[in-house]
Amino acid sequence: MSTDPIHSKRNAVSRTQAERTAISDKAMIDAAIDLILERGTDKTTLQAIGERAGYSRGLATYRFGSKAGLFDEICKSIGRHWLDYLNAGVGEQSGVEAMCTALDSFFQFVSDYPRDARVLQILYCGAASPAAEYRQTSVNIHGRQREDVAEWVRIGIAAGSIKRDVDPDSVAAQYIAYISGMTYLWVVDPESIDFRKVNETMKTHLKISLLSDTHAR
Amino acid sequence: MSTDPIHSKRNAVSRTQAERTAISDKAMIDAAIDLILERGTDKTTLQAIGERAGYSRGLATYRFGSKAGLFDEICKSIGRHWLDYLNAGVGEQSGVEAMCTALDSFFQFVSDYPRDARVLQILYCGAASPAAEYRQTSVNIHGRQREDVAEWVRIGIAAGSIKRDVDPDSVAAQYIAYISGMTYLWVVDPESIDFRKVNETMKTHLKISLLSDTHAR
DNA sequence: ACTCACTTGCTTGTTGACAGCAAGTATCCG
DNA sequence: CGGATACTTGCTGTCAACAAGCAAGTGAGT
Repeated sequence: MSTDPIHSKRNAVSRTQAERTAISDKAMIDAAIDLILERGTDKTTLQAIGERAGYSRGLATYRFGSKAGLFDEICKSIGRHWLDYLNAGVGEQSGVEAMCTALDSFFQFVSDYPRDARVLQILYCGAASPAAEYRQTSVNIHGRQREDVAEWVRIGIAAGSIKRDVDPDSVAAQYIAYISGMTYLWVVDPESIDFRKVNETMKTHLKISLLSDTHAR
Repeated sequence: MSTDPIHSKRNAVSRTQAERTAISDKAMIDAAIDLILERGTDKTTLQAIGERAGYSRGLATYRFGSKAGLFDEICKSIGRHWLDYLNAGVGEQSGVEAMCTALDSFFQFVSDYPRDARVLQILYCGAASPAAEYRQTSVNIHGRQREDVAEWVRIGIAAGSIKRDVDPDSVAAQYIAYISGMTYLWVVDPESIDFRKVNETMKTHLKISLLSDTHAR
């Protein structure tokens, strides 16, 4: 090594190859997020991404292979952020308790990281197109979340806190559909919705509909 | 006039100007729907639309002004179809009854006109992009539906069939979010969801959560 | 009924922008 | 040094949008 890591980082010269890619990757993903928020996916060009990140017009293509490849990467990156955030909030909870906490985390995430939330939803929307190269990423993330929720419900039923006659998979699908739909409505027209209030309503309804009579609050 | 209207229509020649545009408009919208289902909006070109409709590559641009203009038109066209279908089903109903009937109509529409439902959802998704020219169309349609649902709830409260302490606007937003989210999940991965079953679950939960004690089924 | 000026539907030529690729240059590292 | 890796530049085919033109339809005056 020519210089120690601490020096090399601030000397603006002589970086490790791995450092260089890490830096340019992050710069390009940040630039892409900015541009998507400004112009949407269609009008965001790979050239603009590379140049705003401080590189050439060609780097984004070179690194991510294609526009879809870059979007897929952003999708996975923000998706991880959201899932981590969610897990941190819910922890070891289960049943209706976990579902309500997750709704709080959902609202909190949208409030704390509106940029990430918006971009993620915009990219999910892009995955609705039949030939979308990163459709599978959306399917995977949504599927995993659905499975998590279904598991919470099963645990709740086993523990007796949730009514015995509900179908975990259907409840999970309904729950995820609500989250997905709310995010869409919020992205398209934030003014029209009192996000907090609707979320509270949803929590109330979940409790009324799912909690078994012996556990009703 | 060279020939009477009946003749002119079937002689394959000498159509009225208005007829000509009506025919080519419909042909292009149909072609566009086909292509969007095959390739998605991004990979659908105005050239391909014009040519599949049996015209030149330039007609779609000429007629609709731009790609976004055409998509907006399709959005409005299918949106009308859906709203008409919905109104026909719900009729003069209100309260929870209307909400449940509308869910049945929703499921029926998706079953009867999967192509229209898919394309509409794909276009709605396109409206999530910040610079989307037809975003307002999505906002309008969703806003109107939300308002309709809120009104059903208000009537239900006034009639005493719905609990007095629910917020009509929040319930409506939650309801529309569910429909929007379900459609998205269905478009992205139809296999993963038992649409009918989830809808039944939703109806059950609506009744449990909203019906006042005196009206509980 | 005929004509001719005008309107409207539609096509073709062109331009600028973009994604993707391939070949090149710069930087790093053993 | 010399190989490998990060990055840039030159190029091609495709597309949306526009503009200029051609053809079919229309309607007022005769």
